[in-house]
Amino acid sequence: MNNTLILVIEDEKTLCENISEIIAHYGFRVISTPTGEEGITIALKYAPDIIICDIMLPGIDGFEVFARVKQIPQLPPTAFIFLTAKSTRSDTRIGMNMGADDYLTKPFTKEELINSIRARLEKLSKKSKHQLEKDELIEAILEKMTSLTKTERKILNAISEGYTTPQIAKKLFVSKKTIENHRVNISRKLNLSGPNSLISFALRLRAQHLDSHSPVSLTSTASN
Amino acid sequence: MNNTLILVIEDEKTLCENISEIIAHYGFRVISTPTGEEGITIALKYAPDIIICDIMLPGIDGFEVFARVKQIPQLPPTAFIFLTAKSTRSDTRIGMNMGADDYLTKPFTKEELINSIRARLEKLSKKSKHQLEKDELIEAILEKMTSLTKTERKILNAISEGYTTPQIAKKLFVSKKTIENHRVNISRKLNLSGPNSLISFALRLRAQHLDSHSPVSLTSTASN
DNA sequence: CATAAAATGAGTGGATCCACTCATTGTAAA
DNA sequence: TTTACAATGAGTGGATCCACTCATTTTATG
Repeated sequence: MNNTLILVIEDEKTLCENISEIIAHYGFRVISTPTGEEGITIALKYAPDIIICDIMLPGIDGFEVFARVKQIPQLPPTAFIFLTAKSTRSDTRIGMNMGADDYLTKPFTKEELINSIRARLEKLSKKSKHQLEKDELIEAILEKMTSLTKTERKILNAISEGYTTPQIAKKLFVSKKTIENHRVNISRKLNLSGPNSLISFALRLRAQHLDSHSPVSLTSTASN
Repeated sequence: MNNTLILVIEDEKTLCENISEIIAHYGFRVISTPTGEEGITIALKYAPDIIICDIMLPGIDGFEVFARVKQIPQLPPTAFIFLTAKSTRSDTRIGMNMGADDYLTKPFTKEELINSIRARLEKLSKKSKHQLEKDELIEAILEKMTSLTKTERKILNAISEGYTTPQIAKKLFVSKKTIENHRVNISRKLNLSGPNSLISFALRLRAQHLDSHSPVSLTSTASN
């Protein structure tokens, strides 16, 4: 069950298809495009884990693609692998000096390609060991939160943002008593008890939410 | 004022000296050694930001050095740059597939060296942009906390661990009223007001404390 | 339509938090 | 030794949080 997404930006049709085929064969999801412009919009939309990009492209070149993609702050850490026909030294160095993660000089074998991908994935995933624990924590939290209703989630979200009961009541145009009742229901569903336990939970939730790129959507979640 | 430390592992004396000289000339601190074994012990002791390592070494080779260094969990993120005389494709690929960050094929110019170093430093430092904001936040928190006394810090620490006022009172063998008074004093010193504001602060403090390597010592701080 | 679930609100009570004042004791520094 | 601050504790009062029960209205969902 591999959820890795790889974006291939390669103008030469047969090569592009070959690469995509190899990647797909090894169980990764893949999107491809022949132009840098489209590559950037795809990257913004799908947030791929790895971008494999040729340097020679019609329109903007690979270096430009790299620079623009790296300027997008909301993208999670993304590995960037350059493809280059010119194996001239200066050309390959430019890419690495810009901050690329690897480059392959054409022609390359499918082993070289897949090993490069795997190495970069490995490097991405082991960035921090306690990130895994955090992810598990988020999983557990989300699991619990599935039992919450729409309004309850809205209130929990408000709590995590620091609002008190009377403030939330004003915000939602309902009575303080209603909010209190909701708080009790939320605490019940989350197996919380004791003073400040709900506030602690909400703040921890917010902390997790802030420094992870996981979609911990408190506001929407569109169920119920 | 550059505090970057670079470790050079190169067996060939003149080359090693040249590299060290270049690095030092550009304002970085540098340590060098001709053997891989010593390189590993140095890495463990000084935690360099970058390791530049030849592949051909007497005793254990560069690949082995890389593998062993990466197994040390207490090391912060370290960039690894390989040096290789053989510009054969397979040899250079091995290093990258192991997870190296860059490699330079000998002979290389001083510009190539220094640009590679700078690129990897850049990549290391901007790994997380909001890490800087977090550091600033910690700075601000610590600044405020200098005005707290020993017992006040102890109480704040207990709050951040989830203890309530009566629990803290029992823990410290004092009356609830005393803890309440301390809480008020703490809130005053930290310019906090409103319900739960102190709890929010304490939990945020704890969150910062947990996922940063900064020594935000709540318990000691040994002043007052 | 009928049943279930969600949303709203009130009553009561207890525990905790926050804010102000006041007082006593000890300790450290001027 | 006086002065300043830390630590301790009490009194009072208000606001908020937590927990339980009960009731009404709306909204899905079958």
